[in-house]
Amino acid sequence: MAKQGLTPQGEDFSAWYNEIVQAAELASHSQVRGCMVVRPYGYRIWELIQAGLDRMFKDTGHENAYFPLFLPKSALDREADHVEGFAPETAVVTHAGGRELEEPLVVRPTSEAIIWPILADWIQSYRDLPVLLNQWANVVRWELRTRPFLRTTEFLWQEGHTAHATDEEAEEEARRMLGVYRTFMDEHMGLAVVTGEKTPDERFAGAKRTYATEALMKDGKALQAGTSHHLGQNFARAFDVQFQTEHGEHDYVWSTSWGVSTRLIGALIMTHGDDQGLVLPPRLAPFQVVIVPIWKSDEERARVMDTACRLELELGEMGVRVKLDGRETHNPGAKFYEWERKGVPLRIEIGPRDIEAGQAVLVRRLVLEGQDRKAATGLDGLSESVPALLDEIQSSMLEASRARREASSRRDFGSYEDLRSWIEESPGFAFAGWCGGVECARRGKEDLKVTIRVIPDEEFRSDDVPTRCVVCDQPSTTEALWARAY
RNA sequence: CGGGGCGUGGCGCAGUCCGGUAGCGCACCUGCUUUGGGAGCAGGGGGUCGCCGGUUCAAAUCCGGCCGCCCCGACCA
Repeated sequence: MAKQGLTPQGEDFSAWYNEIVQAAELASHSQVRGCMVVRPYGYRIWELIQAGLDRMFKDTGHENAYFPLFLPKSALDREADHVEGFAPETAVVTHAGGRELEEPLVVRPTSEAIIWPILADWIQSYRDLPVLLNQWANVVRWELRTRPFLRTTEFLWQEGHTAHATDEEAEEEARRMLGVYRTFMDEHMGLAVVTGEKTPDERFAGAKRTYATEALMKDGKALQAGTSHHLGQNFARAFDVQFQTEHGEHDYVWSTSWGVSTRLIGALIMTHGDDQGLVLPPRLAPFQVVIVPIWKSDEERARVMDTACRLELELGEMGVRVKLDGRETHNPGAKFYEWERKGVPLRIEIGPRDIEAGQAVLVRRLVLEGQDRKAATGLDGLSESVPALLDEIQSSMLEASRARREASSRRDFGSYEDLRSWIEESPGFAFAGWCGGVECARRGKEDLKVTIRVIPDEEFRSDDVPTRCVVCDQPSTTEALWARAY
């Protein structure tokens, strides 16, 4: 007895979130405000995210590089919108080596202003294009309000930066990478998203177009999970990145940038987690299976551990990330709670009774309608059956996320008041008309704390296209996804 | 930056109003008994009470100043 559980999600989602980050040993606060320590268990999840994405980036022709942490303050000032967007939230180094610097250095809030001056030298001719780069890095944004993983002062991310000869190619690239993110979120994270384009108001500072994937968290709020920007020739002009075309003319390159961050871990927590703790999709789980041996006497211990070790070996050979929890300092019940809290998809309990019967008890972390949580399973062929079971869990998590997204979406708003009462009672994704007016978007934000997350892509649009703007009731120019957001 | 809260062993807190030996739970260490859903008993270790100054015989407690963190809003991946 003793340790009580987490605050239930339904009681205080925010408290639940903060507690789970600590309880699952994902992160801790550091000495500096807004900065977090990513603990080994949380970092392993990040490594798995990195591994999955990095593969996909390479498969689409990108190469990794690394650019510096600092940039001269003057470089940030080159692109007008970009400075305006980022200057207020930068950390600036004014002293180094015991002296005041002649020109202050900015700690990168993003790397466009570092990368483009360099690429200007690399790119001379159309033959040098496209340039397809990615870097895994840390960036610093001095946010006023921080939350572990969702918004921290320093965070880890990847940022892709590409240069192209034509507008069309850059557009294609920005779209391609949005697609990569979407696929990753679907297949690795079990995270159903809506893709689309940001409104001019919500665009990346300096971008021509910004695309995003928006995910729905269990509390009904939206989370921007990934973004991909078509930067047009804005940065090329600002940093004078010109190339000679096939016809001998000079032109500015067309560029893109795209990124996802450790925020994805926050998305995992708030998409799949429950009152017992974290629930991890198998592809991103540090341990996919944990084996908990049970014994009373030393003699039993020897027998049980013998079988458990064999099982661990077999599972490892099947390519399963497996952990045999043979600690003698904790009793089985304590281990059950711990691994459930940490979201391990499958647990195998094995004790003397099981060995007698030639079986083990297989326990699912996530139990869906009609499934048994625990099932006695014969030891023969158990290992072989695990990969398929993990795949099944993986896809059922995406299905569940899709179902939740649909259940929390509404597409038939009759009026602004209708939107108001719905968003206040059961927040979610509101697909509704928009006149295209900035005023209407701002009113929704100030009044209902609702923003246009994206103008959804074709496949997410409603069959019955809304004809009126949900705010002003004037004719609608487009359908928008409205939601409260993190 | 506005509003609220909090700084006391690793974590969570009580004690502060009304000054007088620094306490509780968890965690930790040792031993024995336990182990199929967060073990029990016994013993033990660990804190200049956020910092600086003031009042007092005496300050975690009263007074002044500073710093930090968390939560709620505006900015944001």
